[in-house]
Amino acid sequence: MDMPDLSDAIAAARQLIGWKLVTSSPEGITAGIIVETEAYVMSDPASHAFGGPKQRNLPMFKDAGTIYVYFTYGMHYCVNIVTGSSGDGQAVLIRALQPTEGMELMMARRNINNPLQLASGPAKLTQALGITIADNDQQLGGHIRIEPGIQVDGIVATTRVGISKNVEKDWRFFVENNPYISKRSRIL
DNA sequence: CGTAAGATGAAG
DNA sequence: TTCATCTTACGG
Repeated sequence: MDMPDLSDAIAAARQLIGWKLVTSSPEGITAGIIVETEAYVMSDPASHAFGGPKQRNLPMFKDAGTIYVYFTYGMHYCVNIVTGSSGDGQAVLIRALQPTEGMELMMARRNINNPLQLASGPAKLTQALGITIADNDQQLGGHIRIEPGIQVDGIVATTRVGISKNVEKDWRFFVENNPYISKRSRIL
């Protein structure tokens, strides 16, 4: 397949596992295999889209393939791929990558040298790939793109991380036994 | 208009 | 376990 099915956040969150997330910049190319995602839909009290369009979540209500970057905890950026049709606020949060290309650049951006910690968390991977609020509301295919990656087995679905509402939904997906998933994911 | 909480990460 | 650090949304 050439593109994953982005018509539904939950299906897309599962399908995106194994795809490669790539960014290009003047400094070079950085990329990694997506090994952990979470789905958020409009009817979901844990979603930024809950309650309808607001200033911050506007990109979530655009067409599938839009990039939604948000700033949180005063210092971190996280990146989502918007799914569904225009007007339907849903997205897939990218939570962890297994680094594949541009390791040197990622290590320089993160100021660490352990590959296991380069992109094993939603805010780590944005830093490693150089994703900022400037990428918010852009389209996949520019600075940020996805490419077919690898076939992965052992995708498991369980509860999401860092939320306080609608916590029982199994809308987090990750590769079982993959060492590059986020730390909080390992606490099942 | 003041303020609390937040889809986190790293250090102590 | 705590703190860093700030935007958004809401009056909790």
